[in-house]
Amino acid sequence: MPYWLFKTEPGCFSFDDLRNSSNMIAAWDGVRNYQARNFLRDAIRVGDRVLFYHSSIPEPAVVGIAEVVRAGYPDGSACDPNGEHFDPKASAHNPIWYMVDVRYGEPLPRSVSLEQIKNNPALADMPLVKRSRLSIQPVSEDEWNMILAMGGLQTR
DNA sequence: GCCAACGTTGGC
DNA sequence: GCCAACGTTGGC
Repeated sequence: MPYWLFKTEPGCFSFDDLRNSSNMIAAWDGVRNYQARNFLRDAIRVGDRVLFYHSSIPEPAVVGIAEVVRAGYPDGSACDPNGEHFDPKASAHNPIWYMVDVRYGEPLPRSVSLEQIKNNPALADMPLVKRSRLSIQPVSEDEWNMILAMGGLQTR
């Protein structure tokens, strides 16, 4: 079962926002990076698990887990001329950008900070550590288990 | 707020 | 298709 890490600025969309969403499900829209788009469109499947990461705050951290409940489909926000994520090159025929739906899972009893992740040699290969700005990134099973353990969750 | 990393754009 | 300029991300 593949695992992923999704980054978000909590001031924009936080883990609590996901919990408070209708049915605790939200569309992960607005991704405008081709590598991340390719994951959303081609690789992410229903049932995949997601580490929910808060970025651009004093202590960036993985704060919880979520689950994919709908695989990649066209991101309509690219076609809204008044929206923040409008892309004039996108159309119904050629959507360009994709999104998935995720459902709130559970918070980590202890958030796992970027600093902790960087200090753990077992996590040195994560794109997060390599200073990639990639907002959707794959996570290995070992990395998933390690971060859940660090956060005080039994592997699940 | 700074700035390094890095992705994108566009002239040639 | 190269690469300089530019824009964005995100840690600090």
